[in-house]
Amino acid sequence: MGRPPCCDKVGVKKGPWTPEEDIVLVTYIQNHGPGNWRGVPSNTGLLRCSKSCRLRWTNYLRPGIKRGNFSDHEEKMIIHLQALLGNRWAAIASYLPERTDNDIKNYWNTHLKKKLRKVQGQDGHFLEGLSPSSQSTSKGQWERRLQTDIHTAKQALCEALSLDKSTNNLPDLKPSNVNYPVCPSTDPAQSSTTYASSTDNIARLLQSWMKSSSKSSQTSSEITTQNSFYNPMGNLSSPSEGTTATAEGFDSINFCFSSSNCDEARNFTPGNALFRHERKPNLDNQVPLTFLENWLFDDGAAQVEGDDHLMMDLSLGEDDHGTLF
DNA sequence: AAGGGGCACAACCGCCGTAAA
DNA sequence: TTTTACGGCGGTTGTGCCCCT
Repeated sequence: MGRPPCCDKVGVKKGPWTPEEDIVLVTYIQNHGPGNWRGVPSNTGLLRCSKSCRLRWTNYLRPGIKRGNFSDHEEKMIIHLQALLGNRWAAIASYLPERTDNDIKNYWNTHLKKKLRKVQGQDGHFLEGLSPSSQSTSKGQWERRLQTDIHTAKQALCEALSLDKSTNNLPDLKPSNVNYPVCPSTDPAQSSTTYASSTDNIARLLQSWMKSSSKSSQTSSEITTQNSFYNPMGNLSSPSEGTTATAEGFDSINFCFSSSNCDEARNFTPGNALFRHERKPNLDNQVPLTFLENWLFDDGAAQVEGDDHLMMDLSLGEDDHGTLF
């Protein structure tokens, strides 16, 4: 007896999210934090199933997400990580903090697959050598999975033990790759960049809102009524009240990131689980990434030589004596 | 200018692991 | 121990946009 789908309730809305729904969801999460998704629809009045709310948040609304324009660096990372991990998009996404697994998956399916196929056309062995799906034994896949799980567990342990080191031991990534939301009160140095993503998200949200509003035949009074929302300060506000579709203009609902008197903002620090634990494993103290990057961009190493080589590189969670920690 | 095809991406579907009752 | 429900994940689909003819 299979479990019934969570979204077969009558009256559950499907399809694209409207800006109004986004704002309701964002406002709710800003006040309560992500999690307890089953309570979101009932508490917000959204006619969406909990799963839909979670996906909308994690794939689109969550601060710190970069969209589009994958850099060469990211592209190479994805290609190599896909070769290492297979289609474990969540695991791959953990190495690209600003990207969602959905984004990476889409990018892989629409861009990289074709790209690699082209390359494969030139060199018939290229893809076969990279893709685990073509590997003859399942043992290799099992080992990779185990390695990844060990790695994930290690990350979780590191997080638990060294939350206070969150910003000190970031891996040797390009700055753009460590763009988690950071509470200004805890790390002012990062405020300008860390806010950008979230602000961008919200600004985008508002831009699409304004666009859709201008397209629609709603009267201004209707728009005012329907689009009103509670900002983080608890005030009823509306974009029609002088708010513009810019990042600056949307600061009022910027998740309290810029508000030191908003206790909720504490939830958005890297030191707790609000965002990092939600989808992105912490990269703090993630020694393997630097090593991995070295490997990824080492032209010689880029020629995948075999599972043993890969496993050795992936076994960075081992100490000098080869014991896992 | 029109429309057909391809592309990009948001969202849905279904399965799995797990925790709670 | 079994059942139920939730959160997470990967695969797939739907839709809007863009480009080419």
